[in-house]
Formats: sequence, structure tokens, C-alpha cells
Amino acid sequence: MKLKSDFFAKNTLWVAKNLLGKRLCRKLRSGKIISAIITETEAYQGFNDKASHAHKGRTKRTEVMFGEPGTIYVYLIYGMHCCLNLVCEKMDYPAAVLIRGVEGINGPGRVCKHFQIDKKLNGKKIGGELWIEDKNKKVSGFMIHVSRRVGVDYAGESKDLLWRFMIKN
DNA sequence: TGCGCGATTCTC
DNA sequence: AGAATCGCGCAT
Repeated sequence: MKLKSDFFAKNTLWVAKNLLGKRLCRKLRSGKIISAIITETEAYQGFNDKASHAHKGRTKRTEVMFGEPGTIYVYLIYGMHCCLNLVCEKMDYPAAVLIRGVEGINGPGRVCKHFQIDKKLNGKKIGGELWIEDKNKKVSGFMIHVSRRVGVDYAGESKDLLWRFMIKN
């Protein structure tokens, strides 16, 4: 079953945890469909999260994070890698979950490379070209490891928030 | 108009 | 440990 936008219209931490074990699916430019189980996520949420791009307010770049739940947010980092996020919560509230890793592929940049995800998907809704499926009966009952987010040491008191989630093993 | 830096990854 | 590489946010 494809997840619908109502799945994302919830607390960002809940979405980050509950995306673990779901299947990320992508229709490649060639038409071929590939997928992998999501194993690692991070939450970026609210007006007080200094690690979030949206902390500095609504800008051309962060506008997507204020949009409808289930919207795709892709940004370019370090001038060379793309990162995939899914917008959560409600309109006008900045929130997204970063997909940091899938089965066999670690790191947000490598996930985007593998799934051929770039900024052309930014602002689009999940559904046609990129979607999440929840039908993995064998992927359940796993343990979730919680830790601090990666690469946000600049974020003051927000850097120690335990908003990173990954499947153990 | 210019500058510093980043939710990273790969190589030396 | 250092490079690669560019758009964004803020200062000028």
C-alpha cells in the first residue's frame, strides 16, 4: 500500500520513527522501478530547531518545508550531493524528515544518487515518481536506536536533540 | 555584488 | 586530514 499524505500529517518525530521499515520506491528515468527499506531517518521540525533550514524563517529555499504534508523536499548540500526529505505536520508549520539511509546504502547523499533523486523532485508530492510503501510483514518488531543528529554541531542547544532514528543491526 | 559555509562523500 | 563544488543567507 502506498502511504498517503495523511501519514505525514502527524508529529514529525512519529513520522521519522514510523518511516523506519517502510519501503522507499522510485520510478527511474528509464522507467524501471527500484526500492529499498528505510533504515535511518532524522527529524527537523518547528521554529526553535536551530539545525533546521527553516529556523531562519520562510525563504525561497525553505518554503517547501512549510508546505503540505507528503511534499518532497530535496536540497543540494556541499555543492554536490542531494538530500531527500519528506514534509510533515501541517501547512505553514516547518517540518520534514531526512532519509539518511536505506538497506545497503548509508548516507543521505548516497541514497539520492542511488535513487536518481535531484532538485527536479523538489516541491512535488509523493505518488507518481517517488513513493513509500507499507507492506513489509517481515520488517517489523525491530529495535530502534535513537541518537543525536549528524553534522549539526553548529546548532547550539538544538544539536543534542535525540531526533535521529535507525533500525538496529 | 561578494563572501563564508554547509542535514556529505571520496580519496590520499 | 583535505578536497570537491555551488546555492543560500546575510553583509556590504
